[in-house]
Order: sequence, then structure tokens, then C-alpha cells
Amino acid sequence: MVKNSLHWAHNCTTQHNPPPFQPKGPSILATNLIKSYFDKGLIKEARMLFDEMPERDVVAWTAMIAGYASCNHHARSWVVFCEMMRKSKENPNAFTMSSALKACKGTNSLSCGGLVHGLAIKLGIVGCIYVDNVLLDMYAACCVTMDDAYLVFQEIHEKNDVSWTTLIAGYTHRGDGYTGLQAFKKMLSEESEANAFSISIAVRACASIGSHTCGRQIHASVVKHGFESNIPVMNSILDMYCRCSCLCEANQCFHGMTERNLITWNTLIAGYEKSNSHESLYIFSRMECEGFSPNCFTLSSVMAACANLAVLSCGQQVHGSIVQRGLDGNLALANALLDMYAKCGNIVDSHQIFTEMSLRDLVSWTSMMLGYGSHGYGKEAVELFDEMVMSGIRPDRIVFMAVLSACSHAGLVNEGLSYFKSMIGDYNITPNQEIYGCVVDLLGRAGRVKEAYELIEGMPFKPDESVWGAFLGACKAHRLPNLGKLATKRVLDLGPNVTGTYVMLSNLYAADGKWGEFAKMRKLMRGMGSKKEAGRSWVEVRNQVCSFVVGDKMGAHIEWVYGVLDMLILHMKEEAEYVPPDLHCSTYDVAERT
DNA sequence: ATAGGGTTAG
Repeated sequence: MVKNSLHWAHNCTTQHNPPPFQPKGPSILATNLIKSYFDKGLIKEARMLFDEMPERDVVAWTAMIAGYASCNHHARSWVVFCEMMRKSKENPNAFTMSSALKACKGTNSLSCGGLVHGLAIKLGIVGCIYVDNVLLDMYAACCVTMDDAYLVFQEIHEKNDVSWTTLIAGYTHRGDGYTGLQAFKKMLSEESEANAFSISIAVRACASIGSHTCGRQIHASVVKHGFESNIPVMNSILDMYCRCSCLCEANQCFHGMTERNLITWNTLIAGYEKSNSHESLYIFSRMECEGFSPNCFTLSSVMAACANLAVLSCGQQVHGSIVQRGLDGNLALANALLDMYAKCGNIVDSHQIFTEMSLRDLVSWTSMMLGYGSHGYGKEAVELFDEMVMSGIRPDRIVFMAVLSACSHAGLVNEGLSYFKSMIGDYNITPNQEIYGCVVDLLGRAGRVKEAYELIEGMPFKPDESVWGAFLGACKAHRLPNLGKLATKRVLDLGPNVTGTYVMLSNLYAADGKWGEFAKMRKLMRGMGSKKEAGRSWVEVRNQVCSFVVGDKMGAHIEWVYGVLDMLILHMKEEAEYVPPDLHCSTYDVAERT
């Protein structure tokens, strides 16, 4: 009774005569502090303060929801939103909604996002540009198509820069750079001027469709409008040149930048990784000299470069550095590591990384299967594929390619064919040139050349060089020069880039002992002035990678190479009565594919 | 007091 009347008295005084220095209700100070804790990444401190607040209003709740979302703790952000819906007497406002929708986007949860959308309509807070823009973003990120996102976009009465950028990013991030660029052009023609945000994503769109022509145009307008000092804009231009294989321009761009951040370096390192891994590692060392500390992105490109160069000891050093920095829980890095060990010939460590991973994605499984396949463990790769499907991961075209090529190398023809059928029938994946190439290779290696030919004839599109190349390989292996000749004719019909085909055909004649035809073909090739780069092999001797071609007699440290090769041959002989070809004086295989 | 878009890894 006393308590009740006191409570009443308290309410009475605050309502009629509010004391100026003791504001009732939740502390504005505490809410401010929660936000600044999150800004500094002090998540636990923010939570503790929030838990200690005796009263929480919408603003305090929203600060928590927004804080978690901004620190990429999207699931927690959503939990707090749900808690607020149960406990708070106040309704969420537009601020709350946009934060909650950001969390839905972050957890990729369309159902939650739809729920919030419905609630926003019920409470009458759609039409607020902040809410509409993030709704657009959520639908763009969570839906299979852009249809719903575009509906939201159309409904926005006064579209601003953010609406346009979000729309363009929606198309571009799902790989439809073409529509993204169209939207960018529409934005320019309709109302808005380009800003740094829309330019960055438009340049990304150019990169994704491989159009350095469009990219260069936007680069020119960047110079004209004075965006050259904006680092994200310049980073995306740098990335565009790298992805379009314009490494000269990329270099110019990089050196012209007055200010660089870690992403700038990462972009260049990743840009060089595929085409020039040596240079990529050199850029990495320069980056460290200039005082930048590598992160997950840097190290995964560096690891890929080590894998390409097959420098095991280097890769192991980077592995050490990853553990040292506490980054060994990173999924992409673990994927890069297992790929590196496999490509450096160390399938045991590769598999160990795979087993120790607490989380695996499609890339992890694919890399492990490719590793198994290239080491001749076809059966293990097939088992891994089934295990992956059992664990609930839906295979894509690339993982099918991995398992098909593993089957092909291990002679598991019927298994491979059944995966090919399952890919089309169960997963609705239409085979492309590479997949057909794999299946032709699968049949061809097993000597089922006629079936391979029938498969090619039944393809719904024109087979390219890779498909005919696989077929030619089979003709050579099974000594079918006439069929090979026919296949060669078909490749030559395709266009001018055919040096590899001549090499294969000439080797086909050689394998069949038709030295006259062989010589004729080689003469023809010399006349064309074309050169196919010789396939190289390599061994690591005393921490050095020694690379050589078949029949090499004058490479650096060639005596080491032959020493290792002799040792390998000895091992093989002991293992399986293997009879090696005469490696030291191979005459016709100089430019053979490896 | 609380909310928005852009750049890097297979």
C-alpha cells in the first residue's frame, strides 16, 4: 500500500513538475555510451551497460540492434530485435526498422526480412527513404532474382543516390554487371549525378563483364570530376584493370595513387596472382616494407601464389604467419591452405587441414576433391562428393567438374557418367564446354572413343577447342590417327588460335610412328610462326623450385633435376614394376601438354 | 540520443 502510493506520488511529481536535473526515464547518456562502445568495437561493454539499464526506450533498444548489426553480429542484432518486440511497450520506429532489416540482410534471412516489411507497413513507416532503401537492399541480397527488389525501387517516390547505388550493387553483386551498368546509365540520364559510391560499384560492374572499354570511360570521368583522391574509387578502378588483364594500366593506376590503403595492396597482389605469381609475392614483400600488415585477403592471395609456384617451403612460412596472427579460423584462408598443400604435392597435410576445419563451404569440398583427383585418388574424391551432398551442401558446376576429372584420372568411367547424368537430371545444371571436355576426357582415357565422339556430336552448342582437345588426346593415346585427323579439321574450322592443335596432331602422328606426317606438320607450324608454350614440370630441390621441359639439357641445376627424377623412377619401379619411358632423350614430345 | 549505398580472397 505504501509502495503504491509512493509510486503514485512519484508519477505525480514528474508529470506536473519535472525536476530539471533529474530526467525521468532511460539515460540518454547511457544510450550515447552504448553507441560509442560499438563504434570502438567494445561489444561486451556495450552489452553490459545495456543490461544494467533499469529502463530502456526505443532509442536504447535501437542503439543495441544497430550496434550489433554494424559490427557484423547480425544474428545477435536480430535476437535483440525479437526481444524488444516482446518486452518493450513502445513500437519500433523507422530507425529500429532499418537496423533490423540490415540484420536480416546480414543473416540472409528473407523470411525475417518479409516479417519486418509487413510490420513496417502495419505501423505506417514505409515511405521513409531510409527504410525503403534498406528494404531494397535486403530483397536484392536475399532473393534469387532482382524482381522484388526492383518492385521496392519502383515504389520509392523520391529516389536518392543511395537508392540508385543499392539497385546497381544488387545487380552487380549477383554477377549481372550488364544490368548494373544499364541502371547506372539510367541514373545519370534521369536525375542523379554520379558520386563516389555509385562510381565504385559501376566500375565493379565493368570488371565483372570484363569491359575495360566501359571501365576506361568511367576512369576518364573520375579524373574529370576529381574523384582521384577517393581511395575506394581508385581501388575499384585498379581492380577493374587487373580483372580485365590490363596489368600495365593497373600498374600506372597504382603508382599514380597518392594515398593507398591495405585494400589497394591486396587488389594488386590478387591481380598479379594468376598471371605472374612471382611478381605477386614481390609486391607482397614491398607492402610489408612500407609498413602495412597483411590481413586474411592478403594472405589468401599470397597462399594462392605459393600454390601456383609450387613453393612448399614458402607456403609453410605463410601458414606459420597465419597461425601467429590467429587467423587460422578463417574459412577462405583454410581453403587456400589446403589448396596450396595439394598443389605442392603434400596431399597428407592438405587432408589434415580439411579434417581440422570446423566449418566447410563448397570451396573447401571442391578444393579437396581437386587435390585428391590430381593425386590419383579418384575413389576418395567420389566418396567426398557423396559425403558433401549428405552434409546438405548443394553441388555446383565446378564441384561436378572436380569429381568428373577425378573419375577420369582414376578410370572410374561408369561413376563419372552417372555423376554427369545426376548433374543434369537431379540438379538441373546445364553442362558447359568444360564439363563436356571432362566427360569426353573420361570416355577417351578409358578407350571409349566412339562414345566420346557421339557425345560431341550430340552437344547442344558448338564444341570448342577444349572439347576437341580432350578428344584428340584420346585419339593419340589409343592410336587412332584417322579419327584424330578428322577432329583436327574440326578444331581448325573454329579459328586462328590453333597452335596447340597442331602440336597434338603432330604428336599423334609421332605416336603412330608416322614420322613423315610428323615432320610435315612441324614444318607447317614453323611456317605459321606460331609457338605453343611448352608444358613444364618441376621439382623442389634444396628449397629451390627447378622447372624443366621434356628433354631439357641446359636448365639451371639440371643435374639436380635428373638426380631427383632418377630417384622417383627408382621408387616407382619398386612400387609397381613401372617401366619408364626414356626421359633423357625424348625426341618428339618437346611441346607436349603435361 | 538510435538508421543508408562503394573497394580486396576460390
